[in-house]
Amino acid sequence: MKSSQPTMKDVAKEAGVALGTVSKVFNGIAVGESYRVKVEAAAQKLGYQVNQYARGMRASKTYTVALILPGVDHPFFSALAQHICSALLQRDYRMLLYVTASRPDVEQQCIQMVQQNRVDGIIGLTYNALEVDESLPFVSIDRFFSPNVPCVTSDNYGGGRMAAEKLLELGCRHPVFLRTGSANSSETDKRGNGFKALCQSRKIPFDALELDDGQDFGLFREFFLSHRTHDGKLDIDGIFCSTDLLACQILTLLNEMGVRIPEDVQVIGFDGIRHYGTGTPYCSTIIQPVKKIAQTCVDFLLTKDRSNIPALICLPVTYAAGGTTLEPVGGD
Amino acid sequence: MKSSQPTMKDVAKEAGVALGTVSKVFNGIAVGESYRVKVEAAAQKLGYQVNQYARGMRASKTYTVALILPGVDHPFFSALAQHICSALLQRDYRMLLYVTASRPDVEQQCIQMVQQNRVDGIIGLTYNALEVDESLPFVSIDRFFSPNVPCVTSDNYGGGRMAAEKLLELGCRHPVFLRTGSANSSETDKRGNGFKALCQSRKIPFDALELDDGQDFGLFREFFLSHRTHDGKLDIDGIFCSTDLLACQILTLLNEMGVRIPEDVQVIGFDGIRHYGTGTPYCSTIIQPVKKIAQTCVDFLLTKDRSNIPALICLPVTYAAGGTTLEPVGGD
DNA sequence: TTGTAAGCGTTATCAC
DNA sequence: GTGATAACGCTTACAA
Repeated sequence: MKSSQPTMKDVAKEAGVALGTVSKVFNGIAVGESYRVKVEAAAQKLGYQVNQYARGMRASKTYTVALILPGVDHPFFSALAQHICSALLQRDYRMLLYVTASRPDVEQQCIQMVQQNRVDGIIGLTYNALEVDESLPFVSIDRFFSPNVPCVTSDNYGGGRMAAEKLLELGCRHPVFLRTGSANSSETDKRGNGFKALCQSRKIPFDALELDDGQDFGLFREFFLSHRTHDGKLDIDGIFCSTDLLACQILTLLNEMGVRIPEDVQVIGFDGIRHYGTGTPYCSTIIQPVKKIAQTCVDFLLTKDRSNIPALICLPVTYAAGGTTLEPVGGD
Repeated sequence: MKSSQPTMKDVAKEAGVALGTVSKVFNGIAVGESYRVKVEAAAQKLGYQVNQYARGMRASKTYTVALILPGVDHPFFSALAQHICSALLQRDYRMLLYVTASRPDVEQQCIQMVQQNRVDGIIGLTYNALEVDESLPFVSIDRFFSPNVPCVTSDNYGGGRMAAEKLLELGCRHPVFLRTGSANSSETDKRGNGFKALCQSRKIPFDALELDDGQDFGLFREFFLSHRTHDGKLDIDGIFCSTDLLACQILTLLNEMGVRIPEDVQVIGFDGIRHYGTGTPYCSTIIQPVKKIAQTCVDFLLTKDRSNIPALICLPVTYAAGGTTLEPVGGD
């Protein structure tokens, strides 16, 4: 009359063997052939399933990893979540997902819940500093915490350089860098650094307007207005945006202002996200290797030997035309 | 020299009280004030965190819910995941996310993992029948399994009617229903039913082309070609697509064919997804109440009294113009 | 009220 | 190779 799920004890009784034997069978430890068969038959018959909680408690290994993300509605984040989940499932790990809406209090609540659940590790993309037990394997995305915490990110600096180089190559003489985002510094800030560095090395003067999330988006409009020349055109001809999303908003803005893209101004974003459905790129962009990032996070997190993991892993990015630069789409 | 996290035993020793007392404090069971203070101080000092696994094993309550989705890259799914996650977090539940890519084998693997983890319940949107322990609370999205499993979905039938009504109201005389999707039947099939029912009740002849996922998308093109009249125009003037995504693809197709939207043909989709970033709708559409769906799933799943939960819950949908019908966008 | 002790389902250590 | 038995960290009767 047991209403709940069968346990190893039940299996042992059914098979007529000792409890320990059943455990061994399920852990792949050598056991007499005849016993193994009996145990497996009994387990099959009872529909037995290992209880991961009990196992985890004993072995302090839970085969569960926590993924902490600001949200899952951004195409980049959702791709990340999906790939990480698949990579984990392949290795027989489960994934606890926490969405934080970038709120520090929620982020901290998540960390607490994670610790209560004794996960085997955490993969986190958070905008705020986290207080996490040093003993818990932790891999950070896009944000460097400390040398003990490997940070997986794209080659943001290289991507920034690439964008600048591309704009110059396509004839831009007055490039501009635009950004919005968290005020907290992260690896993604290097996108602008790379862009500026290349411009400087080529002795090309550039402009930049870098906003934080709280600031008025209208400042971008003002920026453009202040760059209007007497003939109504803009004196800038190339824009690198820190994200595709920003590029998208800037494109809308320029459109309203009657600026032609890409004839008057060429725009390059960063991320490589695409419209769901049509698969159309949002803009010409530097593509992040999302799947590779996901795979790398999982690999590092589950590596046995955590002694010689690099502190920062920058994965290579690629450029793809997306209609907002003077070149055929998909070209290059 | 304990390297791992502190346990209740440690807290008890530190506070100089019995183990049971510590447990009571953390479970909100009445305990002498002086004891409570001592325990809390000790816990604070040691940085103690309840071990949910141990607790779950004993109480067979894990405060964890599994969400099984085909993927998280579709805007509707990701919104669902996000809202469900938030709703659960608010109630102090964690969420295990499984993505199945709609593959029956992965779906079954997930179910197995879920059972091993003794979750408190499952919310699932799956295309294939699942063998899940009847004793485990289960809420299905968009797919009816059995009267014991509540199914949460939109008012698909009503939405279909609404779409038809709208097209007719906007002057369409030759409406068409188009669908693609899983061959397995689900609640979403009622979208077409509602559409057809309304057309019939109004005595308006309609056409329909209903494909399954495996089938050649080119059939849609052929369908349109066969509906060309001698003057090169189409003899259909209104299309209801089973999803926004399909609508999006159909729009691309019609565009290639030189058909003007919405002048020649008006199109209505179903879902209410929007381009990330601009927030632009994909098309005129029937909007699903995603957040409400998420909340409802969580509510039903965590309801104590599971005896009188309805077997099918259809949440109300709304219509919104999105540029592919003859009316101002955002209007009605 | 507080402390004690028996379990929850596993795994791991031993004698056999 | 097999089978008792003691943990793992916690909850919960029950005894003090």
